[in-house]
Amino acid sequence: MSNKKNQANSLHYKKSLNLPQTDFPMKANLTQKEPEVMKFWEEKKIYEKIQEKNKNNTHYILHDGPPYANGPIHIGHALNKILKDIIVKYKCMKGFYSPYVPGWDCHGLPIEHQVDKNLGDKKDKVDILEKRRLCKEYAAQFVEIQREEFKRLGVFGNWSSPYLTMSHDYEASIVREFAKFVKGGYVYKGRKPVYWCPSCITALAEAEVEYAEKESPSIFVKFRVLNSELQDRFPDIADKNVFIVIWTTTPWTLPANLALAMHPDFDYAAVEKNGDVYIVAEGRVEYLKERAGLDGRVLTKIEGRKFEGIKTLHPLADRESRVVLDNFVSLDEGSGIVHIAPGHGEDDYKIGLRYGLDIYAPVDNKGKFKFSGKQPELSMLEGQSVFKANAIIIDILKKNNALIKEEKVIHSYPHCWRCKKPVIFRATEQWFISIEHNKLRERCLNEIDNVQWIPLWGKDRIYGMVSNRPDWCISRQRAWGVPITLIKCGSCGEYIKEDDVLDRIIKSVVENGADIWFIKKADEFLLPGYTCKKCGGNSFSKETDILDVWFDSGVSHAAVIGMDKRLTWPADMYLEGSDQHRGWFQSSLITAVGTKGKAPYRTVLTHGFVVDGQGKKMSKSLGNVVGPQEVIKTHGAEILRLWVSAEDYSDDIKISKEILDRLTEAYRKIRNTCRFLLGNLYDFDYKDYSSDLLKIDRWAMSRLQKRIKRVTSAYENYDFHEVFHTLYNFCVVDMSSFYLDVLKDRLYTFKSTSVERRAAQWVLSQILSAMTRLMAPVLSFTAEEMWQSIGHRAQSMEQTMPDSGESVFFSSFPEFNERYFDDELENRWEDLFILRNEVNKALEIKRAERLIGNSLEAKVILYLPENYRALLTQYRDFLPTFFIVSAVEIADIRPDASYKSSEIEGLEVKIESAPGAKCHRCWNWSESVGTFTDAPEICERCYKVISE
RNA sequence: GGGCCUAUAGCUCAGAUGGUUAGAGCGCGCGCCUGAUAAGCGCGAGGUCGAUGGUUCGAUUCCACCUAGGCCCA
Repeated sequence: MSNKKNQANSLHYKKSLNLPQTDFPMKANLTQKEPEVMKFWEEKKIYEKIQEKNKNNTHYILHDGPPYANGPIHIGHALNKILKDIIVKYKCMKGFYSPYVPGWDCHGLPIEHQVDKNLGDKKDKVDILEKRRLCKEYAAQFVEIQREEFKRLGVFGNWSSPYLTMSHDYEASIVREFAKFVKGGYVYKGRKPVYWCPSCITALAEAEVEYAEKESPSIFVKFRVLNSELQDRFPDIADKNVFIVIWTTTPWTLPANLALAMHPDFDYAAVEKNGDVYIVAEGRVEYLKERAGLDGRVLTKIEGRKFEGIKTLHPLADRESRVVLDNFVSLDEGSGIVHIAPGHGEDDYKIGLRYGLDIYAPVDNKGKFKFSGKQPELSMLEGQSVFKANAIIIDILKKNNALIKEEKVIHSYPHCWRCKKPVIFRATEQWFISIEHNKLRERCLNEIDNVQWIPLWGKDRIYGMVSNRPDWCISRQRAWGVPITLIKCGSCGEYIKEDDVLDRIIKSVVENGADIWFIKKADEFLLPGYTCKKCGGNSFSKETDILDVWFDSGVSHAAVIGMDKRLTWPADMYLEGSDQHRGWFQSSLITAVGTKGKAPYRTVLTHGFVVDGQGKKMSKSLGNVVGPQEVIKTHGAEILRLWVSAEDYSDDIKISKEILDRLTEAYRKIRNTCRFLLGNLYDFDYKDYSSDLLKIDRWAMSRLQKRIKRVTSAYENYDFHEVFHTLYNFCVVDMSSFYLDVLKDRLYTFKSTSVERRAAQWVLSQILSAMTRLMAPVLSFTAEEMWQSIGHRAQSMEQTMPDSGESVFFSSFPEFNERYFDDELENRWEDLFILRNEVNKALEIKRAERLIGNSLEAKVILYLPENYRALLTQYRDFLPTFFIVSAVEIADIRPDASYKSSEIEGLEVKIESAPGAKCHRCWNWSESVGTFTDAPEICERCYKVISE
């Protein structure tokens, strides 16, 4: 036969095959396709219809933590929102009513700061209402930007009706919740050192402070002990001049020094030098000898507690400073004695309270000394900025012969998170929520026990934090926020806390927003003729501080879950980064326990932070920042979603080019596997062939059920990386490299309507339908695209909505069907797979020797060990299909020149050229090729197919 | 400096109540196929399980300390 005719016949035979057909593109082209799918979701109102479908079912509420509306989203936002979306979509497909109402945190210093920056010189001239208007505009602009960015990730939610902490309703809720705390007696005004930014002129929350390197003076100062004290207490050294040595890096706090703290259990040494005696911790003697030149003889040792109450002379001011005791004193640095200024330090403050010291802070809100005439001897400091005053103070100390040593130190020091300038600790009038009142702390800790924390260590973390946290400082001296809506009597200073007054204010905010507080005068919130219940006074003033933004977001459980008719309280899930143990999880807990006595969430899931490929945190200076926008632009949001699902979020989450490349490959594999399934269903009749399955089909169905089961439990346990790995391995291992490869012969060459081919197609339809739905919460775009291509008949088996197969999200989540579980079959096949691997190795050797190319050119001769004989006899006819070779023979005697297996003891595999000739239709080699005169190029099996 | 957490092949993940040569997939190398084709299949090379000590007959798995990294706090 001529080659030409040969080719013509091959073409003829090829046309008689059932090769896959599909329009579903191999190349995803995600960056273009995704916006189309989004448009489809939007136009068809898919999200709304899901809500409608499930509205009468059990609720599952994932309450969104509001991101701050002051910039485009970063990769951490993307991670967070995609994780939430995966959960919400899974729950929806499981039939839960699971509306997702996104929110934004809109008030606060960062936005105000940005607005100030934009205003430049004008910032001090614009009135507060104008500034608030600008802030609102600024926040609204980023709400808009972020909303589009979140939607672009494929996240489903009520994007047209989100919650905003600056909406009138929300602001009213904040005022209402605050009023509850007032009525409950939690709110008090106190004097307390807080972080204070002299540049921004505001108190800062701990969260608003960041640590950075700073150079400070480092000085050792001596406090002279009063001689009268020595005679009674320490006669040994009574005839000497005795000094207590302290160390500080903030000389400017010395004017406010009121005490010296020693550790009760430490031993203190009396070191004599040049006739004077210096008291320092024994454990610091060596250090001070080197560092401060205190190289004298140790005269005696005295226990710290014996110093309590000893009076010393203040080195700057004309007053005394007493020794107090506290366990916080350490031997890590300094002299083992700490100078105490209760108005300028947290520990100092606590000691001050215990010893009844004044919370003294002679520093004004711009960080300048203000003594108000109380310390005439320090008048040269009056009006000086504290940081500049350091040098002056050091000079005075020198003059007063109180300075032992002066040097510079670079240390970690708190800075303002906005202006980046160093902050000070300063006692000011602030509003607090007492964490002890009404056993609030204890009740919070109890509630922590009632919540499920994922991962489990989150519980220890927040428990520790709540156990140790101080009272909540809720006031801020800023413009952009919700005011502390309290009215003060002008004559007696009492704050009005009556219900009807508070209620009137709330009502006013509901109607007008929080701006009304800045528009109306104090008495306009009161009924005409109102007089102070305490003193009868009739002039009133408004509180001007605003609330900490953590209070705003903290009450979202009341403002959103509690108010929105779509939602139910408490939430089933709060899901945020692990930094929120100190942030939102805690502020939400405290506000909910304080007003409702219960935690606002049943489960709290935390994820780690996104870091670069080396595990380092992202920063502009390192230049390792990966933005979600660029990932979407180059790979598509789907790859970002796949990334979120593939990584174990309980730890830090790495992202890098290599990781994204790997995931892109994985995506293609999943997509192509589905495409192949789809392509082979083009002519399927969608009848039930479940009773016509071959063994290998039953194996595939059993594997599928196992994978469904595994994926389902992975979703239930929020182990999304297991979802990914399970699905992916199913595609690669079970399907692509085995089942689908083996199935090609049956799908392509059998008569299209044969029951064997139909059975295979039935299995493929089951797999495709299940896989599409299993992946939908993660690969939403692709699953939707696939679902449209699957066609109505396939979808119809899985629909839970009467209307249509309009969207994969109207379908139900796959249930595993125990009917197809077959452990025995799977276990038996494990042995077959080991054998198959060995056969492949033998084939590979012969391929290298050029005996074969395509494995169908081979005949496999097996010499089996005893334990394999019985198994293989059963499968004898199936073996060529299983190995994808043309013939298999089981030899009784050991063949020569064979491959000897190292995996299976006693197994030998010999590869020969397959007998007969290659069938031009099915490509198998067979001795029947050439026996049909009217079709000499094809085998018997194909001849029969064609003849019918 | 303190609290919590993490550390298994280039990448993403498994795993072992402590017990023979630590697994998978991808990537990489080599090859096959050209009827999933900007696809598919096979084979192969990669790991002193972060480091060091300790407990133990035996540790990558338990303990301690250290290193690196992350979050929170000072």
